[in-house]
Amino acid sequence: MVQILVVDDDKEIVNAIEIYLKKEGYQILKAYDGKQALEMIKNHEVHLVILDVMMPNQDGFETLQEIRKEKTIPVIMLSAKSEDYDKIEGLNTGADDYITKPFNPLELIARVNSNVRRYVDFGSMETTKGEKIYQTGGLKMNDETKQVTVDGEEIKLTATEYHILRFLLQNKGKVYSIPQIYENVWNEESYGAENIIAVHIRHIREKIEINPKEPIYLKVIWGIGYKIEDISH
Amino acid sequence: MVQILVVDDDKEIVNAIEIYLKKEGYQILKAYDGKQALEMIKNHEVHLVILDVMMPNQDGFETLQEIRKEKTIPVIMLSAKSEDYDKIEGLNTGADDYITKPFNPLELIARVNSNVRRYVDFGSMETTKGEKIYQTGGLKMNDETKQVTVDGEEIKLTATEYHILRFLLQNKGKVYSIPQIYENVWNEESYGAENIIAVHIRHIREKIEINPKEPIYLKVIWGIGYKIEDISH
DNA sequence: AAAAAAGGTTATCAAAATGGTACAAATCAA
DNA sequence: TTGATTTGTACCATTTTGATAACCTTTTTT
Repeated sequence: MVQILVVDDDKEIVNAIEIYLKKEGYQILKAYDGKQALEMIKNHEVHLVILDVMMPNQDGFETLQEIRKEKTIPVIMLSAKSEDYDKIEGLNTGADDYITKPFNPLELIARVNSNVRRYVDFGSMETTKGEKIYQTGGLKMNDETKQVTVDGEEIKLTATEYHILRFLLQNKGKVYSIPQIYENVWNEESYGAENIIAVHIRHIREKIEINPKEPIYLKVIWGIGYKIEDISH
Repeated sequence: MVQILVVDDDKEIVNAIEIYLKKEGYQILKAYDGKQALEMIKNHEVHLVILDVMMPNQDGFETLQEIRKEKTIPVIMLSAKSEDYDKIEGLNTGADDYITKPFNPLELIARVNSNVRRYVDFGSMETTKGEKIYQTGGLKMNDETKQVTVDGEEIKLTATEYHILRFLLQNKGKVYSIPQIYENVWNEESYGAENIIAVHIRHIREKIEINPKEPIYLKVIWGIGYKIEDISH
């Protein structure tokens, strides 16, 4: 049984989310401001938090930081606007995902499922301060410290490059089309975004590949998409 | 196969939408008011609903709420006016997307595709028909990693070859005519496309068969079509 | 059984699609 | 404002594709 804490000062939204997630088989806890949320987390076993950004008293970011002092459970931020400020701020302070209001119920469910799955899969349930490390061959990514290394040597990626690489590395072996990559990284409809991805792919390759002409990690599947090679030996 | 239910009291619109979406390879179900729509959903496997807001008897929002009591499939609302009221109302009651009439066919298709993709990708698709691994004898296909192996050895197919093989392998044992194969892979009317398939069949054989002259997997049934032999031992 | 017809296979090649690259313009963060 | 990052545009390289046509095989007809 997975318990999810929903935090928003708008009770209607909390109730709507409750309905959707209960149908998916989750147990719901509710809080209407940051303080209540922290209380809840202290006294209950919470596996995932959905956290509104704009709240009275203590806003979402502050609350998120408080949570992060204690726990590494997944936190999904809810934000009324899709402003970049929020995006960056949220993801830098340690949010695992974010959704903009008005939200699409399926997207909510999808993101919750995906984060729960990831969390559970990595066996870092509950107190264990599990490191989020993704790896294939000599390519390592530590999502806590945001460090990426190739054969032990650290490389510097930009934010977008990092997000693309993380998405592919988390799902290493699986092939994703350009729209799929775009939608997962940008949280937006992809429309003629083909070249944008191509450019970022090139930049990533220049940084992680020994010989970008013959990539060993980030490979293309002609006519289908890209993948990170799963190298486990 | 993805089934889409189109609900609008204006039959012309329903038919127009049907034409557009069929071309994209979707199966269409039709209903002309809310009640019929709910019936349809009860009795058929519906993967997405396109729902007009203004309808006699029961309007779109009521219908949407009824649907939401049962299902979490994507619902796209259709509305004659682009008033904000409708948008908010629709999205809060659980619509996943919104299109205003008169709509742009390309936009319709884009939104349908996007919602289906999201729904299917995140595995919340209720059909969950199958594993993504298809196999017969020593021939294996993993549709997530897009890898195809023969007796453990990986082979490289082009996108079209892959799609043809996947179609036949998913339906191993069954025989399909050339037009059937074409229509399933290209989502288009086949018209004098006979030779194209033949050429691809040859390429596939060259790659998956030990001796392409005497194929053991991809067999021809003279005068009828092709099939992938079902080898289960 | 031989000839004719129909159906299937193979080879070649130009056109189209797709991916990669370079660089300029726009945007964003400090 | 400045420098870094991201996005847009244009062009090139490669792979894939579909069209044509000749050539086999199987089936049907005579």
